[in-house]
Amino acid sequence: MTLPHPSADQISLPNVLAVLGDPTRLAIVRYLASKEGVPLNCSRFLDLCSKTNLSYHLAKLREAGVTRTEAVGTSRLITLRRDDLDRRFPGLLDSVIAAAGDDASLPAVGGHEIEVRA
Amino acid sequence: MTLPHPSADQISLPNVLAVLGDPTRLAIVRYLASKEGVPLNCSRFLDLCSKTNLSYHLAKLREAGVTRTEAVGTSRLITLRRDDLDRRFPGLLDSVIAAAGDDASLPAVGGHEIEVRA
DNA sequence: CCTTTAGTTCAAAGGTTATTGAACAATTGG
DNA sequence: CCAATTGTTCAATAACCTTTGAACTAAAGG
Repeated sequence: MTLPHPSADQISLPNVLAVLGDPTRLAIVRYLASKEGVPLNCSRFLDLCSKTNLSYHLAKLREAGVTRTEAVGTSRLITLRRDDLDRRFPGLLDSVIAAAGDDASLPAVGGHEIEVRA
Repeated sequence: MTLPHPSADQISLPNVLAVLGDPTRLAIVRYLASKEGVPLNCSRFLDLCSKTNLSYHLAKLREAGVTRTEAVGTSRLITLRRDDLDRRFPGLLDSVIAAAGDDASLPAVGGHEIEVRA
């Protein structure tokens, strides 16, 4: 049940850029980077778009080699493929994430954190 | 007769990434970077596609704020907007150009250099 | 003035991408 | 087993992108 991922050397630069050139996907990547190391499941991104559409965008990110998706039970854990991207395109991910960091025009992934009641 | 260019702060990250996510345009940018400082006219890129199509791609690059186009006589001089891009998205252009540097899958801008006959 | 050169604009065609709702599959918990 | 949860697939639609040829503009040179 492992989903298809490109190998590191199959990752194409124009493809990665094109995939990141969508506000919804860029917001996903920015959020993944902000929680780096922590695998997140899809539902974390449901503020961005419908479930169906999210499935589509996450597939694009996975097929481009930007993210890794692991099926665990009924949910999928999404992680950034930082190692592969850094090896392949040194500095690219960091500069994209830094540039996206202060971009108010990007949609925000809402706070699903456990709220601490005052 | 000055063509419309976005101001530096109008340059949008998703837009820049999307525009660079096309092999033809990435090849143009890579070539511009390899000749940095030297303004090139459109005809330099005619190996990549038809004249009409080139006009379209160069307009996309200009409208996204990636290049600057200056009309001089009957020709247009194209330059990379490195200062603006570096200010806006530090490191991005460099990492894209470096990554594109060794990408054999990108179309190449042919040698229009003055051939030295043996 | 006429022609060449350099590049644009236009309309049309064809392709790809994004988004949607309805239906589906798979795992988990009662 | 039944229901809920999580996410996918499908078909449809609308929007956008790329590419084309034909017609055009504008400057420069003879």
